[in-house]
Amino acid sequence: MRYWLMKSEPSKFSLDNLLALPGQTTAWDGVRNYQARNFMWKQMHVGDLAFFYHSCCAQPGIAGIVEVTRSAYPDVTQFDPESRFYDAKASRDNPRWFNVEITLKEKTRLLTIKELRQYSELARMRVLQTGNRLSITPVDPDEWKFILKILQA
DNA sequence: GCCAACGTTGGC
DNA sequence: GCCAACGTTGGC
Repeated sequence: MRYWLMKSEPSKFSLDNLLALPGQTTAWDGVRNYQARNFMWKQMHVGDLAFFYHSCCAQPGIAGIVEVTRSAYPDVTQFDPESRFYDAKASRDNPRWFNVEITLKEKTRLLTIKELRQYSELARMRVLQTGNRLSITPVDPDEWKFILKILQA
């Protein structure tokens, strides 16, 4: 079982958007970065947990906890010419992009990046490094537990 | 809106 | 295979 952090821009897809979906489940599609894809494709398993992180907004931070409920399969948006995620070089026989499905586990209070930066225990988190643009990053189990403690306090 | 940092593209 | 140019991301 692994822990992750998954970024989303709330103006495009927020935690409340997920909350409103039937089954509170969504395909994490549209990822077009090989490193993030490989995390989903090769390392994510059903039962893994992830922080849902709001980026590129007035109050960036962790907004909730989600669970991986389906392992990676081809991202359907790559085959759709109407989609902004369409990839002409991908085919159904040879897909390039994969996504998992995630389900909301818990909506938490907004734990802002400003607050996360205050803890030296979290200083090594990828999401706190300047220039980090990777939308899916692994979270160390100790960091995961530490953040849960903050949320429960 | 700014700007730094990163990933990708494409010419060579 | 290199690397400059470009587009995108993301915090402030």
